[in-house]
Amino acid sequence: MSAVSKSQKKREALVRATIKLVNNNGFHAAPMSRIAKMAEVSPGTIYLYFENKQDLVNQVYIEVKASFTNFAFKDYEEHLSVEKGFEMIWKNIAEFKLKDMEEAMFLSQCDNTPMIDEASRKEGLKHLQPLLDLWIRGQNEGIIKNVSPYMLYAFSIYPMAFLMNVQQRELYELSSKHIDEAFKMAWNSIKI
Amino acid sequence: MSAVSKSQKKREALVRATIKLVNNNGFHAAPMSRIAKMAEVSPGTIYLYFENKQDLVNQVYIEVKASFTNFAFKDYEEHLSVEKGFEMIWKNIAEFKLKDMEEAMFLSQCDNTPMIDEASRKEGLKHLQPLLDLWIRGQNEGIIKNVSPYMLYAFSIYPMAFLMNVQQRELYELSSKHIDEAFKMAWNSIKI
DNA sequence: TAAAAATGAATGAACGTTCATTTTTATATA
DNA sequence: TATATAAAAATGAACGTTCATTCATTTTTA
Repeated sequence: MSAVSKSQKKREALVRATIKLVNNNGFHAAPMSRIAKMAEVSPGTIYLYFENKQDLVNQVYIEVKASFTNFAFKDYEEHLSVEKGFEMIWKNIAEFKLKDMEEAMFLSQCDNTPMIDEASRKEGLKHLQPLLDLWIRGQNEGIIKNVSPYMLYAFSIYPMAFLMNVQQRELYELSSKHIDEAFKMAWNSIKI
Repeated sequence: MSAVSKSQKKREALVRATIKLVNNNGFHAAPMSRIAKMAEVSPGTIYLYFENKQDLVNQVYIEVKASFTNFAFKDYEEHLSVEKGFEMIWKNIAEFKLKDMEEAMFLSQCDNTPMIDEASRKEGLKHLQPLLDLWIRGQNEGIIKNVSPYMLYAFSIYPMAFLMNVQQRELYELSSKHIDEAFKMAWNSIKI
């Protein structure tokens, strides 16, 4: 019996427990013993699914990042106009961050600490290509500012991370009116 | 002899060591023993200056944040126009993040993890008031969009954090041309 | 020479990880 | 269908390490 057919339930429970514990206490306060307890599994079992703690965290990161980018591009079609395409992706991302706040918080923690190793970080970035392509098209059509993708990302997508942090910490509520305002500011800052 | 007259050199060395180690390895890999070694001080000495590890990290955070906001408002005068005032603050912040990258990285790590306790986080936020005041004035004058300060911050100041992360990790260089482009995008997204 | 500051070995708790053992699952046999 | 059995999965006590913190002692300062 090969590795893939081992009980996936246990693996998923471990992934969920890792996200939750790292969110609430940070990497340094998410010991394997607690992860195991929360997943209702023995500590030893973790090592059937993951090499060690670093591997566990790396794998969780890559999976959450993949689920994030999947959601970001759902329903997105290349034939859409640049503006419509951007709006769709932007709002998908906003929706993801609202509906899966746990995952979003986990990602923001990973992206700002040395928790995750460089290889996994690179791996997680792979799937943003459609957005980069859209921006290149926008620049060719003279619709989007001719600056680096880092700049475009920084001023249009990344601000959401801040708004989510605020929401989470200050009980500030992101209503759909706010979301729409935020999208307009995002588009406003990258369009020519 | 009171607490303040104890050798400040040792305290400062401890603060610097904490910043450096937390930056390179994260909170979970910055043990007191290594902080002490890097500061060329005995582990026991730390406890003459700080209650415990949490207190050490909290105090470092508050100090770095204070030095950040001090720098952000250097040369800023209330009689400046809204646009000039914003440009000055924005570029001060950019300069701080370039010149004191260590400190800036430390702050971004603190702001995205549960490393710092809530009270210290609040304390660190106190000193941003002049920027909020400027925005309120801008809104009264009909120059700045009438949205929440969170939104203004998210789209004008916060993106720098992303650009710095990128610079640090991908060897992407933030030339003064980029800085100027970035400022224009920041202003563009908050002005009416 | 007395008070203050600094030391670093010692302490006990907590951690990641291992592995001898038990439990579960899947397959083969009657 | 029921039973036997071997492989796979899961367990959790135990291990060695590392950590934050303490405190009896030494060094520095006033």
